[in-house]
Amino acid sequence: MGRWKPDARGRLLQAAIDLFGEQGYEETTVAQIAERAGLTKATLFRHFSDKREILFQGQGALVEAATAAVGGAPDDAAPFELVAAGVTALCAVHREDDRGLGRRLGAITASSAELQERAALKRSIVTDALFRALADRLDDVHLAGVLADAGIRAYYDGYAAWVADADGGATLRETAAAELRAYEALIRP
Amino acid sequence: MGRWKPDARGRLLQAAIDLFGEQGYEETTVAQIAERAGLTKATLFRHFSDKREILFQGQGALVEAATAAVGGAPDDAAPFELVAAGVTALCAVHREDDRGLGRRLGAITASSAELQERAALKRSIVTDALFRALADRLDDVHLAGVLADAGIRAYYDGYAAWVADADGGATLRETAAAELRAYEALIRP
DNA sequence: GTCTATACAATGATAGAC
DNA sequence: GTCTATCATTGTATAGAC
Repeated sequence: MGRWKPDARGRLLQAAIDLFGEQGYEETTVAQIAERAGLTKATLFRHFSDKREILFQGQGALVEAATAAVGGAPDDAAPFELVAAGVTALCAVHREDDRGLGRRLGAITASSAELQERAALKRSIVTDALFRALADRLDDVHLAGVLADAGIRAYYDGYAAWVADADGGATLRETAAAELRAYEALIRP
Repeated sequence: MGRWKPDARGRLLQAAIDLFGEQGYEETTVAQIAERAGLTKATLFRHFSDKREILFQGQGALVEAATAAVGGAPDDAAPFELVAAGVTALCAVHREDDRGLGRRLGAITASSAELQERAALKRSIVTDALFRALADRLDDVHLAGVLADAGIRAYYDGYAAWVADADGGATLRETAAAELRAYEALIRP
């Protein structure tokens, strides 16, 4: 311990977000990011499998949260209670006090086709995890599909609304739950 | 005219599919593809914006087909008839007699994370196009979202079933329509 | 067991000639 | 529209330093 400065990942993430904000994503090289973090390119690739992944690490946690929440719901939970549990767990992964990070990440992602592609992949992975967990409990793949899609829509649209909100407005849990209620009215389980 | 061999795009696509099948996607370089098509790497990139795009060109046609079908449906069409029109139009983009191409493409895509990422992006783009077209007609973003997601699920799952079918089985239109009916029973517009 | 150094292959962009 | 040529960047691989 103490042989290297601590929190290399955190420093890389911070350097990346700063540089992307200053110069744009495509204009920033991984060598620049590594340099600002006091590391080398090779070390950066030890922490992140590729350049896009610097901004999208959180996805593993989302899959696990949704899967565990749906799988661990009470035996007598109604179909829609299962999705609600999953969506609530997804929201709980984020820090309720940090809209700023979401705003910055959103702006950077919107600026690059490469990042939108990664974002689409992440969304599909989380959707599939929720779908599998629901199908496991419901034994009805079509119902599981409709519920998973609605839950993910509620989560993403709720996230967008939460990020766009002035600070101090509704919590992420609340904005996502409001979206989910609108979808609940349209589905008959 | 006649200064170059015709159908460069078609030759590139054929060469790519053949080589990917023989050697695998990641093991095949764009230089090899261009060479087999009798062209150079630089020319390949004039026809396709990147290596992944060689396999995923069809997407522009899907967006236009779905948008036009939903937008052009009768004024008194019920919400579910709008989705059905969109899904039918998506199916019509494919040749009903060529399951083999879909099978080959599916196998190649499954073999590479890079291609799965592009596939996820394409699905999200088509979903969004269908969503916008439906929202335009329905004036209800939540209903449009649920219907778009269900329609895209029916299309993709129907496509998978059609491709997996022995030749001579149900048409793509039929397998997708069967999926769509299952979703219709779960949604109240 | 994490970091550095270096060399390397492949993608994709660019400029100019035919 | 295609070719040649050159180039920067990503991402991998290897061997070694602390």
